[in-house]
This record gives sequence, structure tokens and C-alpha cells, in this order.
Amino acid sequence: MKEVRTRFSPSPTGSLHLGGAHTALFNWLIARHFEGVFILRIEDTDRERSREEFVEEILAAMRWLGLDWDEGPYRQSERGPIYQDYIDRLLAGGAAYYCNCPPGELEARRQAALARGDKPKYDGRCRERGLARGPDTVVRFKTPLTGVTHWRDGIKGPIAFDNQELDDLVLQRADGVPTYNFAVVVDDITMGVTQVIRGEDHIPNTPRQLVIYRALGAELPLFAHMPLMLGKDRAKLSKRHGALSVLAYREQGFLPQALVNYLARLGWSHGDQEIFSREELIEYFTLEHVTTSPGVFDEEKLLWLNSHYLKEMPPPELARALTPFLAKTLGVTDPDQAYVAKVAATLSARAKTLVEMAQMARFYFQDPRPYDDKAATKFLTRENVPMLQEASRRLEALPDPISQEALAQLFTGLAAETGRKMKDVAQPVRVALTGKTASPGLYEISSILGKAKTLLRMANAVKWAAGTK
RNA sequence: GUCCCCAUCGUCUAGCCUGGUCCAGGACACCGGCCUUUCACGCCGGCGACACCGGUUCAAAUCCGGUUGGGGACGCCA
Repeated sequence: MKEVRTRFSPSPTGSLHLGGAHTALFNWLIARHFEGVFILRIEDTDRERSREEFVEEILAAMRWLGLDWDEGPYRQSERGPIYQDYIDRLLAGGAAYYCNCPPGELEARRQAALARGDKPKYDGRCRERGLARGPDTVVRFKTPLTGVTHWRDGIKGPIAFDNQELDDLVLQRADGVPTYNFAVVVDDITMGVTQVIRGEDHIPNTPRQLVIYRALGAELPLFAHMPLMLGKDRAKLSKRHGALSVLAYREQGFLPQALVNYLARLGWSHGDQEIFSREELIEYFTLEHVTTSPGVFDEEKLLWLNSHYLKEMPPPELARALTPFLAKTLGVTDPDQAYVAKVAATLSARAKTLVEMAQMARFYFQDPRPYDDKAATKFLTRENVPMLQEASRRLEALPDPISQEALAQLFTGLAAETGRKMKDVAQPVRVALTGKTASPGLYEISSILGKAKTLLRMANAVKWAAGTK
């Protein structure tokens, strides 16, 4: 069987957003599934808007997601001679021609057509004029006037366009730079791309590209148009939907495996399975089970997947992932990794993102004061002072690295002997140690904090409570 | 406006191709309960959908047609 070659071809006019990552992932998965080649190509023919920093950002986002490429990144801006060669061929074969219609006029005609209720397409007025190349000429493709252009889409099935719907598109701008539809065809041909997998917003481009393939006598790849990812408002994802760049999700404390899993499951399924390892995705992923209808991006589900992977992650690895967030949100730099691992283990089932986890970890690194208002007023009361003092005395008697077992004994004993319910003992102590009413288990906390800090915090809480009325 | 794509719970989806096993299954979210030193986790349960109309058929979520609705595209952007 022929080698499968797919490609992802972002334009560096912005950062990689979720929609782009979705397309990139599907292409990557197909390449990996068939043990083929995944090509990365930068479509930077729009000189006005393309920026180098976006190229870097896109590459960084791809790396973070683990979407490694086998070829490239190619840049269209570096392939000028190749495009020129193909332009010359089309011109020589009479499949293309020069046009010197001023852009302003073209725009006016489009507007007029739209106002009339017609399809705003080029009227072909330069088609038979036999114009020579000039300073303001573009090269246009001589699109067939009649007939039907159709293909069997790898996802949607048969799709057909009446050639009358098409017009003579520009292949090369006046400045010599190729346009999208042309550059893509030349690139996909010369790079040997076998499966063109892209968003369904490209369906209208496909017949335009097909006629060029035909004029060039090139073999056709498989075209597959995947469902678009929509925002909550059911419109195509765009900047106005908020922070949607892949790197923004990294900043927000999402794990790449959660994002990959989420993106894979949007528009594709494998029975009832929701959680997929990278290996499973590669093994199961084919175009066969890609959905035909667009999907709405749901952050709640992404969050669920993220918490799942947070829970699954081995503590040392989790510690490494959490460390940068500790610095960012708490200002804690270069913490002891073994300590962070212990901390993270107590938080992994509680936090949905690394940012949240860092916030929850605060008391492990910093004094819990000021206490949460409500928590302190309710639990650090005068009546609780004797109990807290007694707890401190017993704590003091424990051998230094205090074990959780010893702690458990201490508190159950204390509760029994003072005739209190466990929670009436635990909550005041919890506030003393963490400043809050919600936290990981007391024994874990205290054992991680260590004897000295635990005792200090108890003493501070007693002071605070004694000062109240 | 024209062309194209799409249509199962609020959301992601299974089932549809190869009609009966589907008074439609799973997941997220939501609600209730259990577990419990708090909060989570986990477990159990609940709510909740085949857009509509017509046709084919003994039988339609599944096949066909139409309607409606949603989306996308109509650049010397990609």
C-alpha cells in the first residue's frame, strides 16, 4: 500500500487555536495510525499579516501537544520558484491567463452582484483578451464553464459542484506571490500529500483546487472535510470566543493529554470509550468514525478530562507539572520536588486544573493567616481554645516525623475523651492549619507540614481564638 | 441572495451504510442518595433526545422526498 502522507498547514497570522489544533491532531493521528508521514507547512503567502512570532508560537503549541512532524516546517514564502514553474506551465498550456482588472473595480462589481442577489463572481472579461504580463496583471485560472466537479469526500461522501458556480480565480497576485488555492495544490502535489484533511469550511475551495489538479494532470489525493468546532453560540470558533489559543490552555493549567483526548473525541468516537491514551488513539483512529456534523466546544468536559488526568498522574510527574504554577500563583520558587510531590498527591483529586491546584496548595507553603473570615468566626472560638490546647499538648508528645497513623489515633482519642464528634475536633484544627474549612485530610496535611509547623499554627490559632469574645 | 454541508438528551456521542435485538445506549453537566473529620474523589440512582411532514415497508432513529432549522463559503485572506 502507498505511504500515507498528511499535512497540517497553518497560516502564521495568529496563534494556534483550538480549531487548528483539532485539524492538526486528526492529520497527525491518521499519519501515525498508518505509519505514514506528517508534514508541517507554514502558509505565509499573506505577507501583510504573517508574523514570525506566530510561527514560533504555533510550533511551541504543536510541541506541547506532542504533535511531532516528520517533514518541515516548509514555508510557502521560500518556494517562489516552484510556484512560478507551475504558473508558467499553466500559462503555456492555455489553462491560465493574465488579467488587469483593477481591484477596486472588482470589488465594486462584487458588491453590485450581491446587491442584485447574484453570486458575486468574476465575469471573465479578460479571459479572451490575450493580455501580456504587465506591472498590474494577475494570473487567473481558466475554469471550465460547464460540467460538474465532484469527488468522494473521505468523511462526507459524494459532493458535487456545478462548474457554473465557480469563477476564474486568481492564481498569482500582481506582485508574483501565489494565492492560497494555487499554492496549496502545488504544495500538496510536490509534497506527495495523499490525504488532505481539513475543516469543512474548505469544502467550497475543493472544486476550485480540483480543476487545477486536473489542468496539471496530477493525481488526486483523498479529500476529507472534518466537522467544524463551534463556540457556545454555535458559530465557527474565532478570537471573539475568548482565550482559545492552545497556549492559553497551557497557561490555565490544562494538561496536553487532556486537550488531545478532548479534541480527539470531538467529531470522532470509538464506541462508548471516553478516555484514550495516545497509543489507543493512534491504534483506533481512522476517518471511518469521524462525525459529519459540527460540534460545540464544551469546556466543562475538557475540565473533567483534565481532572481525570490530574488524578492519574504519578506524583513526581505531577510535581514537575505543578512547579511552574507554584511560582506564578504563589511566588514559590525552586521548591523541594519530593515535598511538592507529597503536596500534589493530596490535591490531585480536588483540583481541576494546575492553576487551581497551586491555589489550593497555598497553606503548604505559606502561613494560613489571615484566616478565612467565616471559617475563623465559626471554629476559632473561645470555647474551642481548651480543645486546641489539648490537641497541641498531645501533638507535642508525638515522635517527630509524625505518622498519619499516630495522628489518626490522637484525634480519635481526643474526640472520644472530650465527648465531641470527630468533625467538632477536626474543623477547628483544619482552620488552624489551613485557614479554611475545606482541605485535604487532616492527617495528611499535618504529616506533610511536619511537627514544628503544625504546632506553630496551632499556637497561632489559639492566640487568635483567645482574643475573640 | 446564490451554492455547499449538517440535523439523536442542554453538550459530546453510540446506533443509521447492512430497517426489526432501541418505548434509543454511554459520557459531561445538573439533581438526589451513599461513603466521610471538611472539601473533593468514588459508588448508586434520577432528569433528559430520534426537528417536522409525507412516502416505501408487515416493520423506520435507521431507506427516499420535501419543509424547517443550524452552519459554512462566495477576496490579488487562508
